[in-house]
Amino acid sequence: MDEGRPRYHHGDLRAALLAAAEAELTATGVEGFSLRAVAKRAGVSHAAPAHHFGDTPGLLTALAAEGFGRLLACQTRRERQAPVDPASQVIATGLGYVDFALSHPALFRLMFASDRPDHEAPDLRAAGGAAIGHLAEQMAAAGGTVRHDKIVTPDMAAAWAIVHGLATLIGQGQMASLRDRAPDDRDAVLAGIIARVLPRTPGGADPEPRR
Amino acid sequence: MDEGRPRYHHGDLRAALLAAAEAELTATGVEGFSLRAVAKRAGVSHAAPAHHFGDTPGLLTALAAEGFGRLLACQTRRERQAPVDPASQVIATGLGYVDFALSHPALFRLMFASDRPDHEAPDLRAAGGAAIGHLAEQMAAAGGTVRHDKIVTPDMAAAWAIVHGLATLIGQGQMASLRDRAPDDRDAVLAGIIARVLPRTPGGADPEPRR
DNA sequence: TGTACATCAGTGAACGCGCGTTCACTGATGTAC
DNA sequence: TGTACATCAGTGAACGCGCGTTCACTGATGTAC
Repeated sequence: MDEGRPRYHHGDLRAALLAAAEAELTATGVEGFSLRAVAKRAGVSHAAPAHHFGDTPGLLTALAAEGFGRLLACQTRRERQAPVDPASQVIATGLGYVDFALSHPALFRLMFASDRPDHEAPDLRAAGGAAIGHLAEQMAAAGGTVRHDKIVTPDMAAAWAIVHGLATLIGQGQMASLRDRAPDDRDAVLAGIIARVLPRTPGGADPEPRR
Repeated sequence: MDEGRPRYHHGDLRAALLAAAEAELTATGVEGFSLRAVAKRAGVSHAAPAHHFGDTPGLLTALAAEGFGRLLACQTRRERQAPVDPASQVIATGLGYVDFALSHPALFRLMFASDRPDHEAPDLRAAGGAAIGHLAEQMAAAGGTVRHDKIVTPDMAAAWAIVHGLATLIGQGQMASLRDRAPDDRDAVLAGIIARVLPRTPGGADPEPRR
């Protein structure tokens, strides 16, 4: 396949630039991010990215959208490993959300705490809506009240906030003692915390014992 | 006091620069923040800030530290307005935390989601520790298990995460329907959500009715 | 009260740098016939 | 199967801009005597 030989046409520069952008983001942070550095990292002239993404916000918007796709994938991966009862499932969704933030802290920050991507872009909105909408569906399945029409119910706000708060704080190293625990141990603690905000069905037991 | 007349020495340029920096932060965001723009906004030559803050990270570090002081003040203001029982008090602390994030979204982001301040600087660490430590004390008073020696307990992680998650998501406009409610109405919803994570004392009732 | 002097705060010109953007170009690819 | 040509992807030099930093300076303030 002529792997080693440099070719004039890259083949899949778009994907290569996204990968380079993520690496650059991890190395430099959102705030120092530049298109030139990404092009250099991808081994390409600094004018090349314009053909695929237009400008810096365009590249960051595409990267953020890809991030939301991976956030959703992290959620569903966890769900597959969990018991099938609705409470376990929504807890798994939350653990997947935290997984993503811990594995990709810079990307997570780009997606949720940066003005540089265009958050109104249809692709990004759709990807974000899919990931968060999935959490809402899981919460609804666990007995929560979750209306979709732009109204955030207490059940949904509680679930999203607890999961997002944990993901943000742990991902940023603000809860180092929790971050550095063995994964299984950490997951048990996180599951117990997430369980606190789940709706308790009238006749049912708590989804997780308290203390 | 010769107010209108421009003087060579400013009087309190340090404070004026901090105010200008906050305004600039609100207008431009952390990512486009520059020392020259701050100096221009304060009506001073662009080399002047160096006398007070050294460089850009120095200024942003001071601003973030001031932010934590105000975060703490928002917490205690709410506590003074709340009933004195421990559960009401810790909920008030949380509401104050959210108040701060809603009133100063750009500053909140600087404090928690930016690499530009030097988060290892003693002043900033102290200010941050005071604000978060206060939340921990309130949680402990409400019956939570909260050790201070760098260990985050589930009680503390839950309280911090729910409050931080709400503050972050609402402050960024991700929960617009909640943000745009009448303040009293919003507070009632938030109080109910925060109450979900409070420890339930063995013989005691829930601090807040569910649903 | 007055004078001399050190210190401090702020000025403004100059610098070098990395950035995004533009543009004429060139090499590769795909398609029509 | 071969040829011509349009289209596309990537190059590299050039540009103007705002940035942080440096530096000799100057105006104001405070203090010693």
